[in-house]
Amino acid sequence: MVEIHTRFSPSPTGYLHVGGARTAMFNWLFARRHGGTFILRIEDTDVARSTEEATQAILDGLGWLGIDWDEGPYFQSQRLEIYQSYIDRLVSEGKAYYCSCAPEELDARRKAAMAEGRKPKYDGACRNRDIEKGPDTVVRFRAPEHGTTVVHDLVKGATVFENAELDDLIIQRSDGMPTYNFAVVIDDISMEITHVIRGDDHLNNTPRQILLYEALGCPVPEFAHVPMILGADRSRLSKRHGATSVLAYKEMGYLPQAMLNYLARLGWSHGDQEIFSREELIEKFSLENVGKSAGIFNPDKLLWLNAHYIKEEDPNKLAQLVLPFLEQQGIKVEDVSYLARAIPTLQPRSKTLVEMAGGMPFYFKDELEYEEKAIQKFFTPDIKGIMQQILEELKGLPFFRREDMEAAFERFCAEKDIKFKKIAQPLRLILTGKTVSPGLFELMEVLGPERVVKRLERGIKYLASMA
RNA sequence: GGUCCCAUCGUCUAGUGGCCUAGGACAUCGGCCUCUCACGCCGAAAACACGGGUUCGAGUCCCGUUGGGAUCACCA
Repeated sequence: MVEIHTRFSPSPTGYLHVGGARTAMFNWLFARRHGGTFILRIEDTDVARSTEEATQAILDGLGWLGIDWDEGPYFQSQRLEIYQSYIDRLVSEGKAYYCSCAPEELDARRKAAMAEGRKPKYDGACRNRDIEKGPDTVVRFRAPEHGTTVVHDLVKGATVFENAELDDLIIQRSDGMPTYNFAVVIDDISMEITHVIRGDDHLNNTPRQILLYEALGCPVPEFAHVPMILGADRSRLSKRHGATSVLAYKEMGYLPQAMLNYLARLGWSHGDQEIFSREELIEKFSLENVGKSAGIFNPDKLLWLNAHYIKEEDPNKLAQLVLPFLEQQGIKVEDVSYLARAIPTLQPRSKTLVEMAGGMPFYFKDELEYEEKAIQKFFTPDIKGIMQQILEELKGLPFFRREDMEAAFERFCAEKDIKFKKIAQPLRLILTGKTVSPGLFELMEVLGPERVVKRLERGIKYLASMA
């Protein structure tokens, strides 16, 4: 049995977007699932648009998602001799020919054809002119004019194309660079790709590529065209639909597991299961369960998954991940283990790392500024006395465990005949400066007696100044 | 416009001719829990695009219509 080879072949003209990430992931999962080889290949034959920054951005994006490759990255720009040898072979065998039609002229003919409602395909002007190679000539593939080409697709089934619909595509530009359709085929042949998994926007290219395989006498790989990802308005996903760069989600505080899980479930399913670990994905992924129709990118569901994975993640790992976000707020953490102890109090209430970091400042600042509106609402005249008593109560506690405090407060409230509800918000304001926070007992446990006492004393002083 | 693909709740989907009174999840709405905000739990509303066939029986098969998408480059 032949070992499975898949590949992800982005063109380095921009960042890694979610659609690309998903096709990369499908290829990766399929290879991992079957113990095959996953290859990364950079399609940079479009010299004008390809950049090194984009290449790096794509590598970074894959790295963040944890999609690793076994071979590459290969660069098409470094494989020019290979393409050239195949082109020479095709030309010498009469299966390709030089063409000297001017681009502007072709463009004009194409537009005219479109305007008249005819097929805008190459008219074969240079097909039999036996033109010699020149400075402005391109190489065209001599495609069959009759018959049909069938694409057997693992997700779409069989699709029949009339060869008459296809035209003689350019396989080498006048500057010597191969074109996409040709370079892909040559690379997939030489890298022994067995399964081509890509977006279904390539389905129409496939018959041309199959013709090339046949002309070269090479076996045709399996194809799997996965549906595209659309925006909320059903048009192709783009910036105006929100963030589309995978790394933008990293910056917004998303976890890679969430992105991976979300992207996998968009267009693929395994019964009713929604949550998949990386290992489960590898174990359960199959092309048969990839759907046929396009899917709409749903940020809400991604956010929900992110919240889920934040709840699940190990606090120590989250501490490391949240560090840069805290720094963005000007908070420098000296004691990471203290941070790690604070993390669990925010886990169930944070959908992103950004949100988590946003709920943490009070853990690191003693000089808190109380919310203006809350002062008026909760710092009522009777509060000062109560807070003084609470301070004494807390000072008397041998341990600062949440259960002890909870018990102490229960006793205290019963003795003084006051509802805990009445003192919760003022106390929260004194300890966190805000009206929204993790539970008081868990938060005090993390803060520890020293900070709590200090803040209470400061709060009482503030209350005294109000009178 | 030609060609190609697609079509189950708002969204992602389960469903492979009888298990469908169409299931799950996100979002929405209501309730419970509660020291705030969340989490969690319970519940509600919400779909087989339409029209013809085939069949004892169709969300499931076929055809058409409609709608959406892709593609027609010396881009990939």
